[in-house]
Amino acid sequence: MQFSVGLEYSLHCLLYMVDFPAGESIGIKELALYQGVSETYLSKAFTKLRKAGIVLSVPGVNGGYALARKPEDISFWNVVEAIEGTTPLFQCSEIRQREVLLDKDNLPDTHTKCPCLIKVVMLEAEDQMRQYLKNKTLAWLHEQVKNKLPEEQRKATSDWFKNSRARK
Amino acid sequence: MQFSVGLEYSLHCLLYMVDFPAGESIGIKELALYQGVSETYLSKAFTKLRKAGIVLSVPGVNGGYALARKPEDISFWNVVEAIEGTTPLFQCSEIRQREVLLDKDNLPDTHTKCPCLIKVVMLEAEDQMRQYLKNKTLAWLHEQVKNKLPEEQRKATSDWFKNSRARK
DNA sequence: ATAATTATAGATATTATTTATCCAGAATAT
DNA sequence: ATATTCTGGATAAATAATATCTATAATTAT
Repeated sequence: MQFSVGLEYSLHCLLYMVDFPAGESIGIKELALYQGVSETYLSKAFTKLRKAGIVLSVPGVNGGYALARKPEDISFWNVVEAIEGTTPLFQCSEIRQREVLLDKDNLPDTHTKCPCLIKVVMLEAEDQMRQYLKNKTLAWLHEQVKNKLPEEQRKATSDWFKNSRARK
Repeated sequence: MQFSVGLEYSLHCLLYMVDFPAGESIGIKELALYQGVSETYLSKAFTKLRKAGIVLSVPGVNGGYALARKPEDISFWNVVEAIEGTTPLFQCSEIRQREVLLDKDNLPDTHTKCPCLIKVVMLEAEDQMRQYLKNKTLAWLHEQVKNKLPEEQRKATSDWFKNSRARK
């Protein structure tokens, strides 16, 4: 049980995109090439990001994607939810309702109206993770990286993407 | 991306087992039958629980499983870890090391010695969930359920398991 | 207008994982 | 001895994740 690699791809892409000049878009081809990942698979992830309102898309020649919101308004959780979906990690198939002693046509209120406590605990646990991820924004991440990564490296990356259009 | 149903099965089984008389064991067959789940699949989960030291097994006729520790000393996290394993939910394949600009034979320290910050955030988020689950014990769950479930229902369940051996 | 580029959507393929079953072996109570 | 129960391995089926391909629509550049 793991998050998809599409999530890892997405988070890295979005981080690069913070540095792009406003109003410009970058193509999936460039993002995939730069990171050495599958272009078509990455494009599926970006379709999800667009549907979640995290990026916007520009079709046509020199089109691509750009952040749809300010990095301050994009949280890790936004991305996780966009890529992984909204169904809880814990799958509750309500097996308690299958208990052999129960009259399946007339289940007791405890088994229908009251939530399964095991499920409640698991969902609350997930909520701890969710809250943490909601508090970490793309802007925050960008700031952290800026402090760690040498200026020259960041410039090289920025330039590579800037020139990617010219190279074609 | 979801936890396995084996986790749901396991948690419910362990909760039933709190009520079993000390020194007695219960068979997989009974646990599976009572809940209407796959017996062979459940047995695989219990092998994991045993290897994690959560239950102990008694082979042979009238053998089965019993809690290996006090319910106070069995946390939700113990069970999650036993069933799902210890690898983090977030898969970090270090795609940053594939960046096209990098000399793959001579990666910069930032990309090898420093942890990927995206990974750090995701692991810390998981840790929030982990801490919460470590604080919820089987004993606590049992107490909660005791307050919600009518005494008669709990007795019926307890009796069913008690008589399961006699029924054979 | 035409051609080239790029996102979009759907279909498909491949691989990995999850869920489930089956069987042979070892241990144990009766 | 025999029946029962866990153990481990092999296997099968179903589902999900990863990846590719194709056709289409939108847009820019020529």
